[in-house]
Amino acid sequence: MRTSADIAEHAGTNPVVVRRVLGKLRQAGLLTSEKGHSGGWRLARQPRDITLADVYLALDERMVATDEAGDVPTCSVEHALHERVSEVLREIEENLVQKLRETSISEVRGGGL
Amino acid sequence: MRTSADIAEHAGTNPVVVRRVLGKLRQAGLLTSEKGHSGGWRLARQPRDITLADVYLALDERMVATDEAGDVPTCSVEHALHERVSEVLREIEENLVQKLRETSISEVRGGGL
DNA sequence: TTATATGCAACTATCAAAGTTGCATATACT
DNA sequence: AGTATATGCAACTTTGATAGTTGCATATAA
Repeated sequence: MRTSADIAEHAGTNPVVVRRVLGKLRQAGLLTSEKGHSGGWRLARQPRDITLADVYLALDERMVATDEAGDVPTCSVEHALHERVSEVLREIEENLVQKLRETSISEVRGGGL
Repeated sequence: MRTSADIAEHAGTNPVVVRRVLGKLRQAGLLTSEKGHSGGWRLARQPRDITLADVYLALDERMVATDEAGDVPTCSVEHALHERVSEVLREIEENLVQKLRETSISEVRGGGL
């Protein structure tokens, strides 16, 4: 059980920032948190049952640029380009998640758990 | 031959911004520019000989998040995670460029040139 | 010689992400 | 019950990157 303050100090940042990030991981069911005295954060599942893909998707901060749903371009060339690039990026993103799914967070902890 | 002003109007932006972007494409040998009266921009090669990868690499604005060369993390877990993620991202980036290399800008112009 | 174009430097504006502050709420311990 | 300690959350400030702007030097065709 770790507190936001502990984690923040270890990460060299602010407890509130930690809570913002870990809050997303809790929403995704990867962590649980407890309020009050002797409260804090812990894993909701075994480390071997949490993949990097789980974390990546939970954070909802894409590492592959994606077309935020905006206005459809009037220029036909721009439109065609956008279609082509979007398709490629979708494939790339899917490929990334697949690769991340191959590693669990236990494999990242050096120990070999 | 198109001027920065023409292109900017078509793109709904500013001539200077256009020159900044097209300047990178010229450095990469994709475009040429001419100063003075009746000057402007034109392709340096045939459209079929310029791929989306050429443009992507020339712009030097990665669509796959990359680790900007910063400080090596002291935390061993963070270090291991970083190594793993960086490796995956390198693969993804390479994969993206390969895919972009399959399409020339002539294929994006609808006409079928 | 003039009109028109790029090249470039310096400045401002805009926006998202990070960080901060303050306080409500929940909970263990005494 | 009361206190210390934790998360939850909203509102605000700071920071940094990108876009946009302005001004001017330079080059060139007419």
